[in-house]
Amino acid sequence: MTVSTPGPYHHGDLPHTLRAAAVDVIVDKGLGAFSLREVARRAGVSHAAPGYHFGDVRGLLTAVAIEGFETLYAETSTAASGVEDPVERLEAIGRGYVRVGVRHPGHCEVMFRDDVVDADDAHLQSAGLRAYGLLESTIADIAESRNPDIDVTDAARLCWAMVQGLVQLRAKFTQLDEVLGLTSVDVEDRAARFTGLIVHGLLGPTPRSEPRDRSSRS
Amino acid sequence: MTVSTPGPYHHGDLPHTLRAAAVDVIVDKGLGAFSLREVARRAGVSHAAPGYHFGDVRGLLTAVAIEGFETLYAETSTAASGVEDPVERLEAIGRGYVRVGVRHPGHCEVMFRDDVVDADDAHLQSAGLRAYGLLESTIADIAESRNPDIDVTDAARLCWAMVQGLVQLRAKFTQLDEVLGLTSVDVEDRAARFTGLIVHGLLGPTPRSEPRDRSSRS
DNA sequence: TGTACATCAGTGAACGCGCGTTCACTGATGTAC
DNA sequence: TGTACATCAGTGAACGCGCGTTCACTGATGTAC
Repeated sequence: MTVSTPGPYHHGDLPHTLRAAAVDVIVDKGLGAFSLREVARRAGVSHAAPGYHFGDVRGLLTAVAIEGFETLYAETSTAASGVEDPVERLEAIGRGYVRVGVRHPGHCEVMFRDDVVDADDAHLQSAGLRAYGLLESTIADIAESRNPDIDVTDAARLCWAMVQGLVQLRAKFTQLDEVLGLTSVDVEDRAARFTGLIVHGLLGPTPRSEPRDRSSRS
Repeated sequence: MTVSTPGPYHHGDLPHTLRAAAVDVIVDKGLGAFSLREVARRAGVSHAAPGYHFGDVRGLLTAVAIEGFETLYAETSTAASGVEDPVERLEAIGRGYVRVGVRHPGHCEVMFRDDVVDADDAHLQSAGLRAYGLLESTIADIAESRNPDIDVTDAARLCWAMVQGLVQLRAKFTQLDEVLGLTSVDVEDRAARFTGLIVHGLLGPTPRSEPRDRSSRS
C-alpha cells in the first residue's frame, strides 16, 4: 500500500488514497497510533496534505466511517435484493453485515466510535440510518407477516448488537484460539448460525413455516 | 473523583487510586486521550508516579483489564451460584455479564483491546480464561443434560459475542435513540431476552424440558 | 495559437504542545542496635 | 528510649519526540482574451 515514489505534484484522487491509507493505518497500527502524519507518510504525500482535504483527524475518520456505512448498505441491500421471504432476507442481511466486518475491519473499527468521529456530521448520520433502516424495515416485514408481537425497533437493535458483537470479537476469538490451542473457524458460517438464532428467537420458541393460531396472547 | 489537595507524601493505596483514575479517564475522555499524565493529574500525584507502579501505559491498562475480568468473574459466578438448572444458570450469567458492562464501561472498553493491553500478561490471561471458563462449563452442562449436539466451545463464543455486542453497542443505541427520537430502554431487560434467544437457539427449534433419545450421532 | 492571470493542489519549514521516560532528589517509614 | 541507617514511595526538573496546525510558497491546471 505504501507509495514511496515521489509521484506527480498533482495526485489523481488524493482524498480517496488518503482514506485508504487511513484504513491501512487503523488496521495494522490501531486507532491509538492513528495520526495524520502517519497517513500522509503511507500515502506518500506531505504531512500537511490530509489537513488540506479533511481538516483534521476527526474529519478524516468521519470520512472513513461514512465510507464504511455506505459499503455496509451496498453489501446488505445487494444481499437482500430479490429475496422474497423476509426471514431469508434478514439472514442474508446478517451474512452481508458480517462479510463487511470481515472484509473491512478498519472501517468497522471507526463506524461506531463516536468519541473519534464527528457524530453530528449530516452525511455520517444519514449513511448510518440508511444502513440501519434496511435492517429495521426487514424486521418490520417479518413482524407483519409472521408475528405482530415483535417490537421492531428493539429487535433490530438486538440483531445489530449481535452481529456487531461477532465482528468485534472476531479478533479476540482468534487470539483465544491460540491460547486454547484451537483452530480458527469460518466466520461467515458462524454468522449464518447467528442469524438463524436471531430469527428463531424472534419468531418464538416453536417456529413453523406456516403461522399458527396464536391469537390469545397478552 | 479528582483529588486536588496536596495530600500526604505517602499515599494509602496509590495503585488502587491510579486504576480508578484510569477508568475515570477512559470513561469520560476515551482511550484515545488516555495518558499517564492525565491519570496522575486526576489522582492528584506527580506525573511520574504511575510509571513507578505500573511501568508504562500498557502496564496500567493491563491492570485495569485484569480488574475488569476479576469483576466479571465475581459477578457472574455469584449470579450463577446456587442455580441448579444449567439453562437458568446461563441466563443468570448473561445478565451478570451485561450488568458488569453497564456498571463498568471503562473496564470493558479495555478488556478486549489487545492492541492496548499486554495480551501476553499471565495474570490477564488467567483472569480472562477464568471468566470464560465459567461460561463454557455452564454450556457444557447444558449440552450434557439437554442436547449433546451442541458444539460447546463455539456456543460459548456465540454467547460471549452476543452479550459483548450488546455492551459495546449500548452507547451507540443511546445515541441512536436521540437521533430517532426514542426513549432509552432497560438494558438488563434486553439482556434477559438476549440470553433467552441464545438458550432457545442452543436447545434447537423445539426445546423440551426432558432430553429425548438422540443417541445416534456422528 | 499565444499570453496573462486566477485558481487549485500540495509542499515544507517552523511553531508550540503534551507526552513518556529518566534521574537525582526527598520525605516518610521500618529496622538494628 | 534514642540514634543511625536502609528501604520504600513519590517528586519535579529536564530531555527528546511525534504530533497538529499554520503559512508563505510553488507547481500544475484551467480560463479569458
